[in-house]
Amino acid sequence: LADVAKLAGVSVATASRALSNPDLVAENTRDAVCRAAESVGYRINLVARSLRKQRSNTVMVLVPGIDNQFYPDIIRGMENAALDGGYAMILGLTGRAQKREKAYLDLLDTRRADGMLILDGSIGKLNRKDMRFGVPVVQVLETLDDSLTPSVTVDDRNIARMAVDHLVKFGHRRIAHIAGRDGSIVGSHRRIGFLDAMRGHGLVVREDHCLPGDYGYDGGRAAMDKLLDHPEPPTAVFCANDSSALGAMRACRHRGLSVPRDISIMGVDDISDAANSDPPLSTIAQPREAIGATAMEMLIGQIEKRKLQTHHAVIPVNLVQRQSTAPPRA
Amino acid sequence: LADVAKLAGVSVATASRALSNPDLVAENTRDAVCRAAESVGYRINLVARSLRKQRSNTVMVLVPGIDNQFYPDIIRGMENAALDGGYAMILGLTGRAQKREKAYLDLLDTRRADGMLILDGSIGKLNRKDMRFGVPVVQVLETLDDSLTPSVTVDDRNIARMAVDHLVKFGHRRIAHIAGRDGSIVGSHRRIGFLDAMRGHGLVVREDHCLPGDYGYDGGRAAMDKLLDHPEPPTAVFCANDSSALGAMRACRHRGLSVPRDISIMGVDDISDAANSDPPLSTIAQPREAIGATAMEMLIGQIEKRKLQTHHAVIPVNLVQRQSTAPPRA
DNA sequence: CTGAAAGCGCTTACAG
DNA sequence: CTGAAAGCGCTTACAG
Repeated sequence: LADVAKLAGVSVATASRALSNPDLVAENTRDAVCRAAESVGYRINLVARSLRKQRSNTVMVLVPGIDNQFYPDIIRGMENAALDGGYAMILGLTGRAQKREKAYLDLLDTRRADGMLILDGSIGKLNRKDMRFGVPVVQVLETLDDSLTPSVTVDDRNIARMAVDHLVKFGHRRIAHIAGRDGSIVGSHRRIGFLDAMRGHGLVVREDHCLPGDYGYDGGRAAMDKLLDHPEPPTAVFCANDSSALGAMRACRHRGLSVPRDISIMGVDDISDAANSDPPLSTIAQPREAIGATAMEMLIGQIEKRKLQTHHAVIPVNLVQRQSTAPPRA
Repeated sequence: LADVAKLAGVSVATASRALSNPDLVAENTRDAVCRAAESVGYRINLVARSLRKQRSNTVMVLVPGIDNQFYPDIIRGMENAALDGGYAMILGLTGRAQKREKAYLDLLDTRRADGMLILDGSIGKLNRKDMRFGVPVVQVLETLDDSLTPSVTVDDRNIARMAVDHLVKFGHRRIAHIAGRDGSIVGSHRRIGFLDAMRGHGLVVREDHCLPGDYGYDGGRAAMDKLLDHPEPPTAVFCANDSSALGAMRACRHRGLSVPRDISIMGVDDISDAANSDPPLSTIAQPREAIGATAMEMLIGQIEKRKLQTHHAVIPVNLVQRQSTAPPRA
């Protein structure tokens, strides 16, 4: 910058203003500075600016992992919004491990990140207390009902209701549920929503028709095996997510049962495998990229407008009917 | 830091040393400073340190995308190594788009990142010229043979050879190849390796048995359809990656052909879907996390030891035989 | 509209 | 072993 100023024959103060606040400076000086900057190939040093402005234009994103088909789209949405807003993103993969969560909360402090997006609901209030006071945060998807932190979520209870309605409309009455991982906020919302919706239709759910899963292929497969061993197996199964639904379909196929002729199966998420499975999976799609973008925009808004009031955005979802659901066998 | 120094009754210089270079300071002063730091909850401001040391302890990672089952593991490996080495990672999703590549190369400059990992081979030398002079770079996987940039890769020609050997050992002679996206460095290496290996076994490859794909499910499926329409269809197919192999299997199933009874299929990568497909896919596994970790370690080594000499690490791979390959029909 | 000066929070020669 | 001072590269009141 000093070089630029010298070349343009102005002070560094003016050079700085010409580049960062063009309207504070006369048109011809501005042009001179810009030309000078161009000719020396000036690139602003954002770390110096960060130190001076006490603002790093960096946000931290804490996500359990990216090795599935769900988070990457969310992160892409965040990334786009961050780039558009002039922020860089430090990605923290927590693996839901205390140790790594701590490590990243630490980075948040020492790198003076301006805000944080949390996709890992297990980061408790305990850790939050350790954080630099007042850093804007928005919680994504895994959010407790009574949370005061701004959030962007989907309505997981309603998702379950949509699935149940879809199956009931086909005439199913004996509907089972393969739930998410134990302790999962999202999973418990979906399970509760499932039970509520069934009750709403005047249908009873036998306790052994509502099994825990692990959001994974293997868990879905194992749970489905149990369901099929049942003396009165269900005619339809609502799985907490697509991966476990895919595993459940596999269990059916393995026993020579046809989906959807013998049994209907539904998932949630609409990951890319859902469209490619055999048969293609009926599911409830969440607009993942929009979720990520919305969250990032909310965070940046909070950082820049200092409007710290709690706001909970709920993103709408939609049912994607494919070939894994049909009326039950007569 | 000033507060800490005051509380400990020393100068900020000493406080800084006590915290960052403990051996430069007397034991009791060191203890006093540490206690003071503890009691005020001191957290170093890394942006100030970065400005002073002209070193940001940040690296940029440029990756085409993370919405597949391949890159996430690599990134996890990088992430671990970065955290261990005290570096933060800024993830840049290029989508192989010039515009975004430019945007991130810009961030590299202005954020004063200490180095960069490039997983996107399409970032040409042209762009590289725009970069701050001398920033350490290591190129991962998508690397031209004659590149002077340090790199970590696998031997893609050898991967193809391993696949061909595996199929030939079963007795296959009419082996086809579904290649990667046109213009892909990795894909062309695998195709060349395939042709070389076939020639080495004295086998001829008909031109229409070596088809382009797109590394995707749909491309694999489409290419397989063409292969099956052929008057002399192959008895085995080596696909450039698992996704296209999964698509190819689907095409077979759709025509009522059995894998591996009617036709053998192989992929490369060992993504998680490969183990869960029906039948489970024989493939060649790349130690993705190790690739990522190695690349990050090389980069950090380069940054810190200033050893800028070119080094090309080649990570070994291994064949995973599952149920999609078998001897051809008599 | 422009410049001189202070300061963001560290680290590190240089003296002592 | 410790301290005073300079400086990393910016931005921004404050004067003019």
